[in-house]
Amino acid sequence: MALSRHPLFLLALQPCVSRLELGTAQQLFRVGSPPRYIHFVEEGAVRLVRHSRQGEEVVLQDARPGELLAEASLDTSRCHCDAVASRPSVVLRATTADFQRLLADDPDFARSWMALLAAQLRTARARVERLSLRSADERIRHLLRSEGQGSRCELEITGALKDLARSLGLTHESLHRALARMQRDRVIARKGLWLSLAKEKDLRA
Amino acid sequence: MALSRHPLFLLALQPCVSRLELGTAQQLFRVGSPPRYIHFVEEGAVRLVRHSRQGEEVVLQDARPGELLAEASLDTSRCHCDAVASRPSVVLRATTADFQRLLADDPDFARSWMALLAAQLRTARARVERLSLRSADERIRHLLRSEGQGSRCELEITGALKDLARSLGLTHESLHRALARMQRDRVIARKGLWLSLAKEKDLRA
DNA sequence: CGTCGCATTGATATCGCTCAAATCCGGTGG
DNA sequence: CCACCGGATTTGAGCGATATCAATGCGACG
Repeated sequence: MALSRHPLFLLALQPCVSRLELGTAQQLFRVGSPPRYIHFVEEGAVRLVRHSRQGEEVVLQDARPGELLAEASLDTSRCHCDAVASRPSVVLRATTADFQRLLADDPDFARSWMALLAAQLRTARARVERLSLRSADERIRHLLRSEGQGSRCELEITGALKDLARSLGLTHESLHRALARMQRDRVIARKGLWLSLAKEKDLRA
Repeated sequence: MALSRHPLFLLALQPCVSRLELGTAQQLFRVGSPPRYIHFVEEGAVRLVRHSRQGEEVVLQDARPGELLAEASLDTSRCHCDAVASRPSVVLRATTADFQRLLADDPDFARSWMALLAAQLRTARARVERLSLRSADERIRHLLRSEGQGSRCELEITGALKDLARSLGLTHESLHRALARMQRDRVIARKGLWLSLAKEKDLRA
């Protein structure tokens, strides 16, 4: 959920935030370090990654401008993932102490924070729901229906197709083939970076 | 996250809750209805389900005793899924109005609520991470590592194997075969309803 | 005792993954 | 301006893991 929809945060945090510039591949924090800051991505992209011993790498989040990082870790003692800028980026940050103080002192701030956590929870659960679908086609339709705008569920692809594929639990090859197939079968339309359902759907399902 | 770890909730809510008994397959609320209550499962199991037009059914949550229902929907105007008891169950509920009042008036209550939302968010994201793994084996190992207790990551299977399979994004047949294979290869141990890693693992990964 | 749902196991089909290669595109430097 | 380069996209071929379909056994419950 974009922080920009919650301007209260930026306003209230204003006095506490510092600005930080990151180069590509630069680390923001590491697994096991205590969470000292709440981060807000202003430009670029920061990726939350977890590694298993076998070298497999799972991307937990690819935070784009307007998103928060690791907001669920405010009350934990250790970060559970690495944060790395995937391109030159700018982040704002406030110390967790300042943040906790604001939560305690400013009821409006706390209310917004709860709404944001709830919204994040809804989108995370939507993602679980999406990944529970078995076929690539269904996942794509689900993505459009749950994140697309308007009656055609239009959605702009930000970043690379590879990244979209990963967030759908697919390889980029599979995603590409599924998109091509669905376009051929007139299930979806694709113009440049915009995807949409070919036929209008009502949004209840 | 079990509410029982947050006794504050039950205490503070005590004056507002009513008790409700549900038979198998009885509906608690439906898609599109305004959320009037916060629900807490005391006994049994309540399932949150979404249906697509094609009749596919996705289980969003299978709430067991100690869990809350639809906590992310406090500030939405419509429920986005159906809630159905999957066996005879008992739920406690408080009206959203009472709940909102408590959030506004009781800072400790609000603090606990934020901690609970954050915990839910972490578990939802862990589930996303798990579903992003490609093989059944990896998902099982991930489940044990992230939800198992102790150095062997022991975990009790609650409910049916079918339900566990669904939560892992597998069919029950595949799950069964994967468990048998891993048991044969001494990767996991299985005694009745308890699963564990056969060899100790450090928990960092 | 019959039925129903779940667990277990087998046979086969299918979809997405892997490996491989060609093309496209933006950026960079000569 | 053009040649070159690296990364992303697109397409192909074959394989493997999981889904699907099917059958049997088992335990709970009426």
